[in-house]
Amino acid sequence: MSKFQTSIPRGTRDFPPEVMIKRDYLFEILKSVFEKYSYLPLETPAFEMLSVLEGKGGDENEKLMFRILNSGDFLQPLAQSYNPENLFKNGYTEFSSLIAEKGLRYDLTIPFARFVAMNHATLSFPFKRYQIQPVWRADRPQKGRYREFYQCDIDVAGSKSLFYEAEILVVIRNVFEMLNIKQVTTFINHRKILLGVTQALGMENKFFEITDIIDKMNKIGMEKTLNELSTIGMTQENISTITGMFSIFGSFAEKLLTLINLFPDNKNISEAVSDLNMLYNYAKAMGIEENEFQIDFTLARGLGYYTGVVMETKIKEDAISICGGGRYDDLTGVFGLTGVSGVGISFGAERIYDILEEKKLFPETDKSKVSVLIASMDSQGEIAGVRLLAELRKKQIRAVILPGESKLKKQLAYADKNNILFVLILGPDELANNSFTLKNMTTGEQKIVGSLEEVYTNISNNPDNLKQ
RNA sequence: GUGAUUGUAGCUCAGCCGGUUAGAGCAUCAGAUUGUGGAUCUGAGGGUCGUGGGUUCAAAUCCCAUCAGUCACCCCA
Repeated sequence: MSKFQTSIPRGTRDFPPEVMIKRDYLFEILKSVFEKYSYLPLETPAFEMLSVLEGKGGDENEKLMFRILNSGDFLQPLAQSYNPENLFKNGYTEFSSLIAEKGLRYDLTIPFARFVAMNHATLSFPFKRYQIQPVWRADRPQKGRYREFYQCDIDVAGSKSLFYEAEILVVIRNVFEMLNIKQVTTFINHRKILLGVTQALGMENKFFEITDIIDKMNKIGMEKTLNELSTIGMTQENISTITGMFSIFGSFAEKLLTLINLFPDNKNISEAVSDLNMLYNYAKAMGIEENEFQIDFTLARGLGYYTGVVMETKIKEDAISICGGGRYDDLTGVFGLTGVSGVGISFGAERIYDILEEKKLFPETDKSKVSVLIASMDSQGEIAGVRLLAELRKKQIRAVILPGESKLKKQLAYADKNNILFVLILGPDELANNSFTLKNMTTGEQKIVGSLEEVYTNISNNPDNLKQ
């Protein structure tokens, strides 16, 4: 074997056939559920103008963005209008804006917002779409995280109704039911609760810092959280108020009641509580059970644009987040279209895939996708085999042949390695007798059959072969 | 962006107190078996030890640099 050098960029993956079959299974379920709830398919370009992508997700995201170098001689115009000494003076971000005007998308929400803003005149609202496409982030990959990965988003644009938050809970339930993933819970909070609390404590100016810290609460624990709060200057009194808030237990309604008693005069908190009550009523009306969702006052979710309900779905036993989303009141505002409220959620396909793998929840059938290999031993048999191949394919049976191969051993080994269920042998004896030898590769049994009809019946009746 | 760790055959790794010709398992190919896969046995091919430099009589082994992978942090799906 000669030496060759190949590699793929860090954080990217090939998806070989056996993996693609499983990924397709997952994506098909997501699509079918999304469509059941009347979300419409949408795809947008892999790359967008930097003017669309920049300034939307905060500095963090921009650092993680892959930029696309302008085509052609991008240096020529620079040389004409810039003094070389000034070119690099203001750092790489300014320089890169001179040589790149496109970038790969790093999420699906911003392209969606752009699409809505661009087409608002022709869309009818509320507009519900789903989108399953890869996104790219230039950060350092680690376990379960990649630089190219798929996002599966559903969003509703143009309605403020909490009905859609509740409907999203139904979609989540339905998806995980179909995937046989049990014990999922969706944690719910409202950004206005966090905002109201910081207001009530007189620390509104530190809203983002505070939400950041309490968002990590489940990860780093109560003690460290309180520590961090005091390091940003929160008084002991305020900290104990926060502690009190985190210690609220009980049902959905009880938690809200306790909260409103703690902060009776805050407008944001009363709005949030009213929203959450509305969500609760819609959810119950749609048949969502009490154990499928619960309030978590520590849930913040990092993204800057959330303004209302935020949610995150986890599996109870491993506390890994598998879905996350929320409402953004002014999704399209940055594109000049104000007053369009959006709510959406993203399914973490890569993580869900890992869970299905861990829990062995992928269906066993349909591994190979090929039902029959036609084996021959000479050119006469090969031609007869090719004719047979065409017949089988007409009957929707997945069949293959190894042209130019006369060794039966090799043909059987190929069928074995590729999980092909049957081998149909067409040797000189069979040709002479006008028959076929049909070998079942799973059991090893083989029998001589006289007609194509019989072959067809045998293959169709195999329980492993139900899926075509 | 920060920190840790690892680079030896297609894959997983051993060898690393410097010392002949760098090993194993799996995989591949051939044969045992010229009409029968998985199992077994026999044999074969496959390496500038990530790259560059340094120390030394001598480097896969020690030192430095560099590149790449992995993991964790930040952030996030």
